[in-house]
Amino acid sequence: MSNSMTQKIQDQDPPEYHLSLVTQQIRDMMNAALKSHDLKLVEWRTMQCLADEGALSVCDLSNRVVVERTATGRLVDRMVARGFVSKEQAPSDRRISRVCLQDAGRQKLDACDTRIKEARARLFAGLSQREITQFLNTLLVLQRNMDPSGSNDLDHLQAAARANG
Amino acid sequence: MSNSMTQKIQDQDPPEYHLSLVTQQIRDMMNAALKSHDLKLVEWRTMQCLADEGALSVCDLSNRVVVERTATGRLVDRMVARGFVSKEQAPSDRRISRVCLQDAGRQKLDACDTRIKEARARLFAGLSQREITQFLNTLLVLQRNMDPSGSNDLDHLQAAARANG
DNA sequence: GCTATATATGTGCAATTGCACACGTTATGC
DNA sequence: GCATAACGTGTGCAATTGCACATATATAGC
Repeated sequence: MSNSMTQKIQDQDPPEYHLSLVTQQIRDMMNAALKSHDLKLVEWRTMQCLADEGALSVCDLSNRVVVERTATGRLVDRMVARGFVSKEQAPSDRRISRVCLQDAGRQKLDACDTRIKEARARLFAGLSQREITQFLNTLLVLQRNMDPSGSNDLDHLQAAARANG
Repeated sequence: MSNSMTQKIQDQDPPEYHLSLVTQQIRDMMNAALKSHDLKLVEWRTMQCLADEGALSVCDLSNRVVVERTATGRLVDRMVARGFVSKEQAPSDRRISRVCLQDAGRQKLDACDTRIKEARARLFAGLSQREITQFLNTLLVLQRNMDPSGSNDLDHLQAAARANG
C-alpha cells in the first residue's frame, strides 16, 4: 500500500468498506510520517506499548498490537537486532521472554512523538469531542456485534469511549 | 491475523487505534465467513467490484479494491488460474488488460452472498440509519483531513454518506 | 512526424506473514 | 510424583506483499 492512490468510493459500497478504506489510508499516512525515522507503524506501536505498560511477553504484545504471534516474535527479534528492545527470560516463568524497551527505543519514540501527534491532530481536526465519542461508541457496537460470546472484555473500550467524551 | 485473540483495548489508546483494531476484526470475521468458500476478502471484493461495475483494468481494480497495483495484478492472475475472471486486451488501448468476471466467478459470488449479507447484518445490528450516517460522515471527515490537496474527489464518499442516511 | 513524457502492466527480489509443527515449561488431576 | 494437558515461544515453508526496474503503448509538445 502506502501510495496516494486516488480512491473512488462509490455510493453502493457498504459501510464496512469505507471503514476499511479510511483505516488503510490512516495507516499509510502514519507510515509515511514514520518513514523518515525508518520505523513502521507496527514497530512504533509495539514500542509505544512497551513504553505505556512496561515489559511484556511476546504473547501479550501480540494481543496488544493486534498482530499474529509468530509475526510479533520476529518483529521483536528485528527490533532487538536494532537495539530498540531486549528480550530477557522471565524468572517466574521460564517459557516467557519479557520484551523490554531500551534507551535507544525510548529515544526513537521521543523522536517520533511530535510527528505522530501532529498527524493525529490533523486527522481529527474539526471533530468535536462529542463526535469522537460518538464515533468510538459506534466502533464499540461493531466490536460487540462481532463478539460471539456475548458480553466480554469490552468494558475497556467502553470506558475509553467515555473517557474520550 | 484471523484468530480470535482477546484484544484488550486500553483507555489511553488513541482513537485511530480503535479504528484500526475494529477494522482488523471485521476483516478477520469476513475472511472467516469466506473461508469455507476458499476465498479471501480481497478476492471477494475484487469480484464484487467486477460484478458491480463490469470489466475493469487492473489499474482501476487496484484503485477500487485498495491494493497495490502489482499485488492486484498477481491477485487477478491467480483468479484467472481458478477460472473466476479472464483478462483480455482492450481494443481501444493495447496497454490495458480488461478483467472480466466469468460465470464461475459469478457463481462463487452468489454462493458467498448469503454469508456476507448475514455477516454484515450482524455487524451493524442495533445501529440506526442515523448512527450509521453519522459514522460515515465522521469517516468522511477523517478522509478529508488526510487529503493534502484540499477538496478532492471525495464527493463520492459524501454522497455515499448521504445516501446511507 | 518525432521525441519526451505519462500510463498500464509485468518481473525479480527481498521482506513479511500465516500456518503447521516442534520444543521446553508450567499447571492440573489423580 | 507422574501423566496429561495447556501454554509461550521458535522454526520451516509456502504465499503474499512492496519496491525498483523493465517493457509496451499512448499522449503531448513542437
